Order: sequence, then C-alpha cells, then structure tokens
Amino acid sequence: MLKPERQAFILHQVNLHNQVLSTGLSQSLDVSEDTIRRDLQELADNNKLIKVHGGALSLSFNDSHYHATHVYAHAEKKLIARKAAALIHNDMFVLTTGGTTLIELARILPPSLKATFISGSLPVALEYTHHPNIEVILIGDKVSKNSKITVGGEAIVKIKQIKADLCFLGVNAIDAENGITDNDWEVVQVKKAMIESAQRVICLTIAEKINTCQPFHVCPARAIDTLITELPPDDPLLEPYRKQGIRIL
Amino acid sequence: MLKPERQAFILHQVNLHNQVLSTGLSQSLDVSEDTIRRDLQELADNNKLIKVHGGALSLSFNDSHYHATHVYAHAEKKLIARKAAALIHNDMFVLTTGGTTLIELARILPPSLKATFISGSLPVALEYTHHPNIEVILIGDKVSKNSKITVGGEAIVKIKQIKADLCFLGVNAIDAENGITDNDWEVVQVKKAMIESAQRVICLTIAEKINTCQPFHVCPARAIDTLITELPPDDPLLEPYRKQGIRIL
DNA sequence: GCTAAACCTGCATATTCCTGCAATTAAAGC
DNA sequence: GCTTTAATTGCAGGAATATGCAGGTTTAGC
Repeated sequence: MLKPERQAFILHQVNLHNQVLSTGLSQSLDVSEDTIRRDLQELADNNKLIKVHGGALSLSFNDSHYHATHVYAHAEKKLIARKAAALIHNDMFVLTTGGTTLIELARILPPSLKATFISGSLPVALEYTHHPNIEVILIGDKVSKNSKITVGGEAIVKIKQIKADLCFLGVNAIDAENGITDNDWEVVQVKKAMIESAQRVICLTIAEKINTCQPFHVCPARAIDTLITELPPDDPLLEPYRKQGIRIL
Repeated sequence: MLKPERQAFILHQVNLHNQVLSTGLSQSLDVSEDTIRRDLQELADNNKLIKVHGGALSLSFNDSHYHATHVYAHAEKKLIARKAAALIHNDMFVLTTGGTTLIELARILPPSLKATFISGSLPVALEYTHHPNIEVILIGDKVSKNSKITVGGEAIVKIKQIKADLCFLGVNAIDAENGITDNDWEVVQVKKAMIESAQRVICLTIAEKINTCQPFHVCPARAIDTLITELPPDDPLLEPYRKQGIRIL
C-alpha cells in the first residue's frame, strides 16, 4: 500500500469516527506505530486533522451528514459490527442488506481484507468503495426511497444467480416463534432471495428488536445460522434461539 | 513493445486498479524500473496520473473525495445544472452518468418534477432518492472505486435495453476534433452505451475542460445534441461546436 | 508522585529516485 | 536498401525517501 493511500485511509477513518488511535491504525494497516505517528504528523501539518496524544481527532465535528443525523444505538451497532467482521475472511463472497448496522460493519472492515461484497444498498456500497482491497458488486433495479436499497424482480433474479459464502442480514424484528419479519413487502422479497443464495446466514440486530414482530414474514428463525447482538452470548434473552440450534455471538 | 503501447497499458492498469507499483510494472512489462519511472513521470507531466513514491495513483485519487463538502468550481456547476434542469419535463426517462455536476443537477430538480432517472452512479442515485416524485432505477454491476459508478458487461447490457428520452453526460474532456474523451476505459464503455440508448444526448462540462483531451475516446463531438457550459451560448470558445451543429446552452 | 503508554530523536537499512552516459533501437532521409 | 539522426533504453553511482528500531523523554491517568 502506497503512502498517500494509507494517509487517505487514515483521513477517512478520522472523519468517520471523529477520532483514531495510533495503536489501532498500526494494527489494521500493518505498519509500525512510528509510521502512523509520522503520517498523523504530516496530515496535521496540512491541516487535515488534529493530532493528539495517542492518536488524532477530526477537524470538524459537524461536517458529515452521517454524524449530523445521529444514529440510534450507535455504540451497540459498533459492537455488533465488530463481532460480525471477525467472521469474514479473505476471498469470501459476502451478500449484505442495508441498514445502519451494515454501514457500521463496512466502516470497520480492516483495509487488508480482500473480499467481494455484493449489496443492493446504496449507502453501504458507497462505504465499501473506500476500502482498497474490497470488490463491490451492486445489485441493480428500482431504488426504494425509504431504505435506499434496490428492490424488484431484476434484483431478485440477480441475487438468485449468486452463490455467496456469507449473508449478513440486518433485521427489523425477530421472534423465536414467528422468525424474522419486516415492514416492507419489497425489501422482504430481496432478503428472502439473499438467504437462499448464501451458504451461511448471519443475523445482525440490536437486542431491542429481539422478540418483536412486523407484518411481513421473511424466514423462520432456524433458517439462520448465526445471530449477533450487542449482548453477551449467554444472555438469557437469547436462550430460545440457541435452543433452535442457532449459533449466538 | 513500443513506448506508446506500454504507456497505454500502464494507464489502463492504473485506471483499473487505482494504483500501480513501479516494481510490478517493471516485471510484467519486462523493462527496467528506470523506464517505468520515466513513463510514469511523462504520464504525470501530461496529467494522466499522479506519480508517488513507489508507483502511481489514478487521477481520480484525491483525499478530498472524503471531504464531500468542497466541490471544485461549484458556482459554475450550479449554473450548468440550472440550464440542464430546464430540459427535463414530466414523464421523461432520463439516463445520467456520475460526477459532481450531475449531483448538482439532482439537487436542484424541482420537487414537482415527476420523471424516471436511470443511473449507475451511487452518489447521484442517492441524491435522486430525496425527491418525492422521481423514480430511480439503478444500473447494477461492479462498482468502480474511482468514479463510484457501476461498470462492466452487465451494466452495459442493461443500459442497451433502455430507450431513454435524454442522456445527461458529465464529461471529462471535450475537443472539437477528438470529440469526447475520458481517462477510465471502463467508464468510457458505459458512456458509449448510454449515448446509444438515448434520443438526445446533452453534454455538461465546465469551460475549463473544453478543448482538452484524455486517453480514451467516447464519441465524436457531433454525436451529441446539446452542450451546456457555464459560459453564455455565444462565447467564441464554443464556436467550433456550434459549427458542427451542436446546440449550445 | 508513580507508572505505563505514547512520544521524539537519531540512526540503520532498504527502497526508490535522479543524473549522466553509453549502447541500442526506431525513424527519417536519400 | 542503406545511412544518418533522433529517440529510447539500461546501467552505474550517488541522493533522497520511507520505514523500523533503540534509547531516553514526556504525557496522561491514577
């Protein structure tokens, strides 16, 4: 990785998260901390960020539209994203839905990860493009304005032509009896297709949505392989799902 | 292998992968690193790529695209967008490319406009979704990290199935003799398909790009119907284009 | 104040870059 | 087709850049 690329990545990270740690960057970029320190110093000299003891801060705390509109349960979603990221390995094909949790996942993927991500979500796909070694495939069709994902017959046909290793499913509601449910008919069709096209389905959801229900049925709970929440895996709230043979992380 | 051939290959590589290493090119082209370095230097002098220590980066690499806030020649692009918006009427089907000028156009569309926009550009499509009466169709395929648009065979096939009323083409370089040219081979393929699939082609460009040239050919100047710049229509700079029968706005 | 982490300085090393030059190769002119 | 001319290329040497490491110093948090 060339130096300007590395610095661009650092800048992207600092603008996303408002702060970065030298140690973290050193690990994810696989260079010494001294190099990171020198990069931060250089970027600070050019007024791209503010260098502080231990890392750096973003220049403006209020520039990005993402941070301007506050994300609900941000800390929880970050934690979920971290657990999910650990499941992705090099050369995998990964299907993902949309949603803020998936955006968070896209943001914390290590720059060294070399994989192919397939999604119909505009914001999530845009986030993937910032990673140097990730190939992004966008599913085309009509764009649903609410969810900013593509929906429709074309999209579903395309998804069904794929055989992915993993599918990360951001869910709206999950319940041990009714399984996964959603409130948008068209989005449900897309999710169904994604579940069919992946070897393993991983569900991402904040605990608040567990044991809730929405009008449209996506799939029974046991159709998923793994469930990731911000709770510790042995939390009693998750017990009914473990009983159905779902792996809990 | 002759020098122009070699440089074309380098340019193709850098636009494809965003980045090339001197060592890698030296091996794959079987010439000394000095030769590669001289090539890179020469290409950089002609503004075809950005030379950095150890290799080169594609032109579209700039750390400023992480700061979406500052757009080059913003006032000019707004003016162009206003002229372009006047051409769109209700119930039209409109194909558009990517680029900051097209984002500007998307932003100023009147909320009452009821039309269908088809694009492969992620940022532009996202902008369309903010409009209540606009239907957005996204072209799917591999996402080019440089331009944030989808490129590839699938995308081209889909575009060719469309018959649109208008095509708004954000251009990188236009010249009365060489016509429209661009610096990314894959993007050129998409633009060509869009031109074919539209009844009228409208070119949007800031005056700075007029009478400039890039490595890859898109179409001759007379293949477009309308040219929109921030200049008044009777500016002498535009005279050669008017002579070719292009409508100037 | 104490401690651990982060920092800075200087240095060693490995690349990469540049300059000049000679050898080769392509192109132009006859 | 052959000669002349210009351009291109590779190489040698020294300069510049990038990075990591050792050590002593500063900082932040307790």
